Amino acid sequence: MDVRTMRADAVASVTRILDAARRVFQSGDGTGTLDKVAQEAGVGIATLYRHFPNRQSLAAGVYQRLFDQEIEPYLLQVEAGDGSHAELLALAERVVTVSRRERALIASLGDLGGTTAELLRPHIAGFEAFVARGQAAGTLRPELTGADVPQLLAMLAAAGLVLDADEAGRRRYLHLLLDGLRPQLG
Amino acid sequence: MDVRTMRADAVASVTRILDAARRVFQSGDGTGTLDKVAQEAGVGIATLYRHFPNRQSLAAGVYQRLFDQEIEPYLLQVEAGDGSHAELLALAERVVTVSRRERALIASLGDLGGTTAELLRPHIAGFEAFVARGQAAGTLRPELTGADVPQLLAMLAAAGLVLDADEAGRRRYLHLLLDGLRPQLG
DNA sequence: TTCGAACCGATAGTCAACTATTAGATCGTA
DNA sequence: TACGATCTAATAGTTGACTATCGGTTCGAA
Repeated sequence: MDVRTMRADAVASVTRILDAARRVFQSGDGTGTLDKVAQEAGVGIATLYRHFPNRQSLAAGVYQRLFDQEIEPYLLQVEAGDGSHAELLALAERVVTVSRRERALIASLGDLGGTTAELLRPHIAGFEAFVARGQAAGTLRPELTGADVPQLLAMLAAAGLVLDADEAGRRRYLHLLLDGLRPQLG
Repeated sequence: MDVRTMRADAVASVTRILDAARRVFQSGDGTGTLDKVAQEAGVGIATLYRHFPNRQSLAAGVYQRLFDQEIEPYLLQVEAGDGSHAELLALAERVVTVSRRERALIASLGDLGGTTAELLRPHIAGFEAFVARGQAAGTLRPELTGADVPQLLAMLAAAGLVLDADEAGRRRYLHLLLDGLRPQLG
């Protein structure tokens, strides 16, 4: 799925399919059919399957777009930040909020954690620097590494999905768990 | 599905179905068919659907049995414990370990978090007492409640599934996150 | 021991995911 | 602009989850 090596009409098909999939997957309980996606995209069903071999990969395509639009900006902010605990917490809250909002889509995703971790992986270098700054300032545990951040965020995204608590309750659990990343003072 | 009000032959059917389902779901990648389950159970496919209206509810039945066998004993130990942080950690590790081992089964479960929380709910009273003891001893945060424990365990079960880390790595993340439940000393 | 309710297997059918094929349209390079 | 590679729609078929029905069997209470 490398856009640069694809023919222009194929790229257009993929775009229309992703747009339609987003609409279909998000509406209702996430059980929209792929036939409907193809129909709404104005594309044959075979074309859909050519670009996305199964339902999961299509959902992953939609999720990635969403991620780029809604998480990436926060990510850059964190990478440029000073390593404060609050910055990490804000990013985690964002990830959990988006995951929850997109539950219907995620139901078709299969592996939320793996997909999320995959999307975060390119930012490990940035996390590395972030964590180093936080440790220098004494706001993050010394044994934390940059590679831990994608893992922890993926875990929190998965964990956030199971909560039936409201916004405040979710925030509370997030605080409780992420407090463990602070240095132990005792 | 109340065993006490069911006819003896129906109970026997359910038992054989659950046994077969455990075998079929656990083997391979969790894509075993319900036809195969019925066949291995020596039961008609209609009988299977009569007792378990869909794949998820069958998986939930298997999961509950597993839970009763492998988690419940740890649970009783915690409820009788003195509220130490280590006891809670041991229970969490157990939950994560079992969840991971049963990944193939859980793939058919649909809602791991909800199901887990549901199974833990009857123990809230015990957790309540446990947490109170821990708080009196100064090993658990004062704002923690008994109702938090099932939620946190369900979150950790979901979170544990996304990790590609080994046993030691998983243990490490669990420690990091659960340290947040200790009182803040600073 | 009887008899109705509960349970059973078999079967036929629907629906959606997914596979495979093919003839024709379109892109982009030479 | 010509032409081959890429992309396309249409279509037919397979598989498995799930529903509905029905005549026959078995349980267990009276």
